[in-house]
Amino acid sequence: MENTNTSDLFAVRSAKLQAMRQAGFDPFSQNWEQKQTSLEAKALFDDTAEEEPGVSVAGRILVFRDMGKACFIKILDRAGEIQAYVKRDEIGESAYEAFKQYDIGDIIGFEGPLFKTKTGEITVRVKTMCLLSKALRPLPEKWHGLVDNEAIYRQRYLDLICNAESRKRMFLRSQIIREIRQFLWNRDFIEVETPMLQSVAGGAAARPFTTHMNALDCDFYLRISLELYLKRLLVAGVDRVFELGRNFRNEGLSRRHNPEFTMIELYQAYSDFRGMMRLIRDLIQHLCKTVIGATQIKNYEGVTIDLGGEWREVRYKDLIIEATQDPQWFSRTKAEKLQKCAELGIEVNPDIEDFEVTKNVYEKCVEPNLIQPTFVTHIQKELCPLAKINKADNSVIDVFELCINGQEIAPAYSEQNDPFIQRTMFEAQAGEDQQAVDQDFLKALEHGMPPAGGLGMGIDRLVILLTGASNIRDTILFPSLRPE
RNA sequence: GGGUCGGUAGCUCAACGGUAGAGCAGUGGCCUUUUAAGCCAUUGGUUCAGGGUUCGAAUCCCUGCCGGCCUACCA
Repeated sequence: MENTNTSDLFAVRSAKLQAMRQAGFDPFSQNWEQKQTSLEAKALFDDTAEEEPGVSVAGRILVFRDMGKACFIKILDRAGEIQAYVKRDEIGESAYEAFKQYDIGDIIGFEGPLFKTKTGEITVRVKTMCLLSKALRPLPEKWHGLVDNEAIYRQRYLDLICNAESRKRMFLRSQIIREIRQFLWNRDFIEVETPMLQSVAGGAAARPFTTHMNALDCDFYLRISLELYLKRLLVAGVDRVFELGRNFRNEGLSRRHNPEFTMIELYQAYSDFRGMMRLIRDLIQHLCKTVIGATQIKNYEGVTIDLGGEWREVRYKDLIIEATQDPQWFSRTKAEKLQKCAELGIEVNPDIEDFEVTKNVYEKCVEPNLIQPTFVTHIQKELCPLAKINKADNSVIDVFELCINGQEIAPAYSEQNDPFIQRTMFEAQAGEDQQAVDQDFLKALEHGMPPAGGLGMGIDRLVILLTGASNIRDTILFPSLRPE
């Protein structure tokens, strides 16, 4: 080898690979029968058995503890880690020479009987082994792992190899999604897939991403919500329907926002927001039971959140009055409200609408303090044009927003099914941009949509809650980053 | 978009105006039950990039790039 620089790890490892290939062994053309995961293998060990059971496992080498003529290694597979003891006298001299060319990060398979070491660790006494993939780049340091945030997000594969916490969070997210589906299937919901490419991006008021379809030579939006297509299915007679998938919003990034994020929306005909209240509580408590194994969860600040039992229910107006200490808040003029905001230390753009001033109070003084699960009900109608207006008070709508851990986790409505009111709300919301009104959706409503309860929930934020993560990026494997 | 903090070896971090260093990883040697294994020796750097100040810059200043946090925008 020309390159004698022993600190160029890529070159050193490439040279080892070349030497193997010249000796007639190519690690990249091998495979291995993985008969057990590390976890299954260790479970087979029986102290009282006369014969040590044999296992055959495979994974990535994490640790090398070389003692000359014998060596302990530790590998990582999908279930966890297992230690192996490689002894020259056990595998033979030439195999041991080959083994000495292995590096941390290589993927190997090996088989042999189990035993327990002096210090009590269940270990495979290797009889035969094979290199299945040569790692040409080194892993991060074994003790601290990968710490640099940027590297964690950009090279998630390294993070998942090094950091058990990240692996655990990934598995929890997967289980949460699986259990949500299971819960809804058990209640007779069907799962559907609706368009991500839409000519009108409706159902929410976010800025969409745009893209172009060559075949039709026209621009499309990436969906910002699942709502309008799922309601078309209510019209179609699909009484219990949900979709779990990605939405895209072309807005800022933050600890709580990723431009692409996963939502579940579900609609149940002949239900209403009260029915959704029971359903979401049952669902989240189901997740506590099946995935977390507890109803008490610590958030990243160490505050315990209790998801068990009944949840608090409180009207939006009462929360505002409590926060402003002003029972007359809703009969004040906008100027008086702005004055009060200044006293409370809330910065508000004076050009916004009256109801938006109140919304600012809610978002800055109320929502962050709703740590324990709380249903906020009877919200101002301007905030949700797709919900039914309350019969007793036509300034509010029949909805709740479920807040936990200071964040909105899931809003739910008694869905608006009056096509006239819906058209009026849409047109008012669209303002001058009447293109933004989804005329086909309104046409569908005119065919008749059953009364229904609907609910949306951000999966990423739910995972933040249930795993105690501090950042949405910890719950998304490959979060949005500026390209390198 | 604004504020603020950061970017030093493959990784984790020192050095804070005066010769760029440690641990891990790597390389060579010793060691046949280790647990961040141990012992001896050793390789490795455009200090994110570019400009400036200075006898001298990783260090101070400016610009840019990338990122963290806060904030703004955000049904």
